[in-house]
Amino acid sequence: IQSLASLLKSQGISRNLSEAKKIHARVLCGKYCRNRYLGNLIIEMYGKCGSTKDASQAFESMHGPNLFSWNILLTAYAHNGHISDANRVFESMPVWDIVSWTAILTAFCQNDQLDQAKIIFERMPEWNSVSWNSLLAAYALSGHLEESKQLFDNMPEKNVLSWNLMLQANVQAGNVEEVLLLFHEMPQHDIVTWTSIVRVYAVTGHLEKSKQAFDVMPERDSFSWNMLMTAYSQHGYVSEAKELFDQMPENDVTSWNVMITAYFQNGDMEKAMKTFEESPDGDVFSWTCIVAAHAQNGDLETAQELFEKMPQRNIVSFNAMITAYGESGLPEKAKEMFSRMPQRNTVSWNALLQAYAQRGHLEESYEIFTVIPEPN
RNA sequence: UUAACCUACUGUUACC
Repeated sequence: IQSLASLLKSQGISRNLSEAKKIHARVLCGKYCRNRYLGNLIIEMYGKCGSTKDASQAFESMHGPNLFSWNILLTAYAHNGHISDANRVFESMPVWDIVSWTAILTAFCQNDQLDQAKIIFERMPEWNSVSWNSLLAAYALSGHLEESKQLFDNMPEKNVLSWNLMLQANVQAGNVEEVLLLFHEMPQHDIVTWTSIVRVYAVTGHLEKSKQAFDVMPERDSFSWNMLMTAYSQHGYVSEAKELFDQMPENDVTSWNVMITAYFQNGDMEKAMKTFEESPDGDVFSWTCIVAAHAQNGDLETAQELFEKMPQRNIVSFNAMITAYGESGLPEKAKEMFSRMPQRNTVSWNALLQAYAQRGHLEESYEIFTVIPEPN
């Protein structure tokens, strides 16, 4: 049973739906097909693979779901952006614990529904550090620095995550001094703290200090290595980035994507493509990167071809194509792509608007502008 | 084995 469990967990991490279904079938054939623990892991696995449909089917077919099952289903919807389904699950579940409350709170927070989030927060019967951090994250990661500070100062319990969130808010604002002040003030540092330091120096152009922070941090993981690689790449030091890539103990999919992006952004399409083809498991980032790369080089046909071949697409991949059509003066094509999208965000709307505006289609542009749900 | 395992919060890459 433990081996099945770890199989289900690892499948959730690698997010491959067809493999996930095979493992599910294997569990169904065995004697543990009615085991609730495994049943819960199956729901979770599907959620992590991006299939809320399979997650909810697994939930429906399980015998006697427990509170874990409900919470996992709720989280599966929330993590895939299906906020109203998540809310429906929340409202229909028999009992709530602090995890359920925090999960729905986080769902609203991460979908920029701060008003709803606040209502939930006030309705909650109890709070712990996770719920406080969840609300803090909503402010800290969306550029609401002042509100973050106020919340942070009034939080009854803070842990290293809370401090890291405040760091992150200031990293995003580019406040190096404030980041360093917080760094010295906080009671503990962890690997996330240190990676934020590497980042804040990188984004403010202090590459040397970024490297120094990387060198003195007590431990490094793939996030920190990838961060430093990105820092070098974004300052034009591609070969240094490649050295780090070769030097790091393990290349994950992000490391590969950083290198693909590094080559492309520094004008070496050939190496970008070669790296893409060599990478063991490309994901939606890798694909979108090379689609965008071809599009930005004016090779729309290849971009289109690759786009249709993508194993999975998301909003960003569609946005890249819309932008490409717009820049090539093909607003009709942009519109066609736009209408194919299952979901859209403000970037999608702006890209469509741009496509028409650039060609001087004043009326269409205006029409689009007036129907953008959340213009910026 | 009135035990254990599964669920909620922070850092890296693609479109703008």
